Amino acid sequence: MARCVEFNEVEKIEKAMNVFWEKGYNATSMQDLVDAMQINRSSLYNTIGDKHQLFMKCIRNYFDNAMLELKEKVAQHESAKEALIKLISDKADWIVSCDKGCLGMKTIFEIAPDDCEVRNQMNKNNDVFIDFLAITVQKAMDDGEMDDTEDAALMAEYIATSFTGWKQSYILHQNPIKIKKMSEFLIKNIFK
Amino acid sequence: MARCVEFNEVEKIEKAMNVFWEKGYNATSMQDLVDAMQINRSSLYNTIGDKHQLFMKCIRNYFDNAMLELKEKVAQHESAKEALIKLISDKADWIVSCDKGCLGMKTIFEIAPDDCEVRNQMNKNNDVFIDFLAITVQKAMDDGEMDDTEDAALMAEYIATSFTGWKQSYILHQNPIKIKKMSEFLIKNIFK
DNA sequence: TAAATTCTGAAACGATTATTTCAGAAATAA
DNA sequence: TTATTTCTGAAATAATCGTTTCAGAATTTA
Repeated sequence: MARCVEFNEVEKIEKAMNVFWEKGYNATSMQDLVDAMQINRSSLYNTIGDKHQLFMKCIRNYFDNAMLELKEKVAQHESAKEALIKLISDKADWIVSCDKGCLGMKTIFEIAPDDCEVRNQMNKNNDVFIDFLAITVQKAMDDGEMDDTEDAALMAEYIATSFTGWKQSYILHQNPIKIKKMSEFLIKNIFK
Repeated sequence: MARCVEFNEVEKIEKAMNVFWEKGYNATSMQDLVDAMQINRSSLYNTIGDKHQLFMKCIRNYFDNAMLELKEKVAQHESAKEALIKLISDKADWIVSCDKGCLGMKTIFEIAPDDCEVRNQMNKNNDVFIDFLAITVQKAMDDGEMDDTEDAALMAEYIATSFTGWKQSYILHQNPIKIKKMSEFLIKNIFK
């Protein structure tokens, strides 16, 4: 009897995500979002919710995509060590490839400290990422490709936090060589 | 003939800084600032300027204080290696000691990517910090306390970027032990 | 075709934004 | 005291904020 939803929600979420990505949560207005999503303001509120709910969907979608890509990448390598090296150097390339910040990092520093819901979501995302990384690190240790005196979870955390530092450096200096060198230094340190 | 300025500007800047520190630039309103600074709105605009100018003064003041403290700390150590170790472990303690974010990091991720003036200022601050760190690292190398096959400037950058990663981890997990362990891992890596 | 439901666009909402204005109180120096 | 200048508080400004409302067009199933 009734008319049904015309737009693809995921598609719209992705457009919104790009706006948040560029401007950050607070600097993004509903007008910006309506314009970018090419969706009716009423439809937005009716089907997705308010600004905060939309943002939550965006960071979930952002992470899910990143995680999917990551798992594919690691699966392509027989050796866990090689997978880690590929993963790290790809991250270094990714950091210098886009001039906007990183939605995840931006969110952690701008929103997470004061927004419990966002913090919890980012926390969950981060745990999934770290756990996956730790499993790969553990595999490298088990296969004798890596020094196993160190805790795998700590190593994973160490790798993940490095990425954030690199992004900070790149935002300020926009020097790709620096990022490359730091990634090489990390790899060197990890594999002793 | 004329009446003179009654308030201490530095004092007021520091109060404003604390508000930006807690809420970030975009989430802070002029009303918040006027309330916290206990200053007249007109006086604020007449003597300091608009929100952006006030913010610039805040991040300059923030960095100047941090740098002063840092130099004092390093000066207290005969050995450059010991100074570095003290510096790194103090930073780890500092990160877990306050629940608000870090004004510097927050600014880099939230504002710097889209605000040229802020980015330049943060860039300058960062260079001063890294240069000072690099000098200390070089001293440790010259004194044979440290492996000198690595570039001192790169090492300095590597140390500085680590701090940001730790803060990210602490915002999410609020786990002091993790930060302690990562700082110990960094120290271990740096001094081979 | 007719009834049912949803989408759409625009307008309206009240609250808040950063900034400016201005009359008068306060303090200074002659 | 008086003239001069600045500080102060409150009000006004115009723009924008996130959100809601609503009449009507569009689409669907019966």
